[in-house]
Amino acid sequence: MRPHYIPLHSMFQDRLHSQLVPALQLAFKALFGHDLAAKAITFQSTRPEFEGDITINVFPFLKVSGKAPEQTAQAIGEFLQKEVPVVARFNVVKGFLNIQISDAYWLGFLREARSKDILQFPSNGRKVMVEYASPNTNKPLHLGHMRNIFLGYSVSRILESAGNDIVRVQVINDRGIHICKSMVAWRKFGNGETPSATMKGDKLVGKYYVEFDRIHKKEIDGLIAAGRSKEEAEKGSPILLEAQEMLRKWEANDPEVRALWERMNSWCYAGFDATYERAGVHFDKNYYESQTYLLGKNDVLEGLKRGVFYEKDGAVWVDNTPEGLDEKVLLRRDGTSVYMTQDIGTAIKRFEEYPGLSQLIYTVGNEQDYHFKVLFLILKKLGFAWAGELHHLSYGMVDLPSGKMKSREGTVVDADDLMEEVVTEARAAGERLSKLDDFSEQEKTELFEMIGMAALKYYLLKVDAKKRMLFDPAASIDLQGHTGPFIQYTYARTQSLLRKAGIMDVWQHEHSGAWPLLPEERTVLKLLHQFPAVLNESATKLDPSSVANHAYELVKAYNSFYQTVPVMKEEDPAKREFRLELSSCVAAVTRKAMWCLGIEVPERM
RNA sequence: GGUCCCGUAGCUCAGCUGGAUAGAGCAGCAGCCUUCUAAGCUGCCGGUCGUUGGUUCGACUCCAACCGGGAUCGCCA
Repeated sequence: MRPHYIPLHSMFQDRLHSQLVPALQLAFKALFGHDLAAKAITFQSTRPEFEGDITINVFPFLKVSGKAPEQTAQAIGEFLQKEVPVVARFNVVKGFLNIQISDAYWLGFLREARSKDILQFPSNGRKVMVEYASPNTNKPLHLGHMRNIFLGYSVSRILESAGNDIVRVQVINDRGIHICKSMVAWRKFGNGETPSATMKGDKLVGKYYVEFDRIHKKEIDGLIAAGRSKEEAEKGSPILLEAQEMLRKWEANDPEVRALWERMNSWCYAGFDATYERAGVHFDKNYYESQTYLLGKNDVLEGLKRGVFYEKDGAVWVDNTPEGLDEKVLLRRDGTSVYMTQDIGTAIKRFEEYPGLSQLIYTVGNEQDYHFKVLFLILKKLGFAWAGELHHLSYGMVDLPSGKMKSREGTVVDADDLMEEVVTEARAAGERLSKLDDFSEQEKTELFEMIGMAALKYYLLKVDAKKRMLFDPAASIDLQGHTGPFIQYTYARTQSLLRKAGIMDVWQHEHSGAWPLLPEERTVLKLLHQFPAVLNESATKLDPSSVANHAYELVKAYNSFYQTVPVMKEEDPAKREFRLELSSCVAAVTRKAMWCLGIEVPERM
């Protein structure tokens, strides 16, 4: 059961609906002598080809009304028009009652929306931890990490806008055999190489990880050629044995190994920091596996004592077969932990460190769906009240046009290269349009950075997170159509208008109602009106794509308005000011929606 | 084999708790800049919503089976 982040009635859309529901109930009582449950009423947006704002489908009520669809809708429509002030008029098409909401209502809404940030919900008193990165320190970040990071960061901002207090964390897998592999290779073949301007620390460590793999494979081939079985060869390779020996020394706190480990990890962190900075994300706290990998053992033993787990062949197991899952080892026969054990301990530790924590969200790929299902179930079995507030924000893998990304085959897209590429492309496009001749080099650099990153982030966020997606490099640097830069462009347009108009803080002219709202204005107003509900939906579903797609709908509608309706060129000052107010509200909502996606918007472009 | 996810236009994706002739973008075609930023706007072209059944007044949406794609089920991390 996920919480509603704000009371429903404080969202404009629901507030409007709540004016209609009691009236509908009265209508049914008066017209058909029927007590209509509020739940039975659903509203939908009127399709653009018909006149109206809200549509009620009367098909479900035909039994109650005992009349044909048209007559039923007509009767209800007449009742509503007479009884509800915001209902301006209505029309009936087949079984659909299309209701037109009064201009006065929309103008009132705009005025209210202008006076505050309609996408910032009041605090709900909840603290939510979002884990949205979990890199290994033996290789650089790639495209898959980018989806993870942008997704989790966006969700954290969406939740923040929805009134939650957020703790952003990453967990760094800084120990284990994989790091030792890089360390062994560097010690043997590195000749003291250190990070440089042309070789970031994470790239350097990754280079030796690859080098290890190369030697390892060569040794395996050699052993097989010498008559060993494949399995023997894989386990008996000298360089692998060396890495395992290094891991043992690390666990025994060998000073030399620890020093090398510290040194190479610090290179890696410096590299990650640069990547994160360019990506525009930050963390409130880092969890290091080297400090948490022993956690969980005592909790498992405690669970064993209480009969939550059981012992078999000297190992500790949990039986999840009653829940349709499998049995799972939690402590090996030699008493050591498995990954699950650590995760149990780490979750417990986090709730101890943050006593007021309401929810914990793990942003991790869907290949770990099963792992988290088991983890959450175990914590529930251990009796933690917060176990129900754990959430796996699962996302699909990113494929390339050439197929799956495989590090072994060198088909991974490096995160730094990717960001560099989109920014370069943004620059090329910007120079081509040459609208920015008065910009300094510095200003241009900042702008193109903003645009390129918007292209990349929006491309990754507009797709439903849980779905596997295709990364098309050409499409990701596209600046037209359903893209981040298109949204930025529209924002820049609004700013251009508002600059020309000067800052307007007050309505100087009353809207007399003498002129009706234009269809283009209405469309934009309705999309603005829906935004809080969309944000709430995104927050509830932990899904940025709703906000992303709605932002696109909004700016598309605004562009259409902009292209056909004069604003500054409008001679009637009341109309001009109204359209500027509308533009200003579109700008504010667009900026906030993009903020929720971790994307900045420019004043000009 | 068990469990889970996905299958909508040539390509990439939207389609809310079932509701009106299934929507965008890209690609293709045709228009629109002496006037508020053409990174834009307008129109055209393009779909038996994987298949077959079922539930319903009504199914892209719910259920079942099947086909196709993917993930996962270690005393690995």
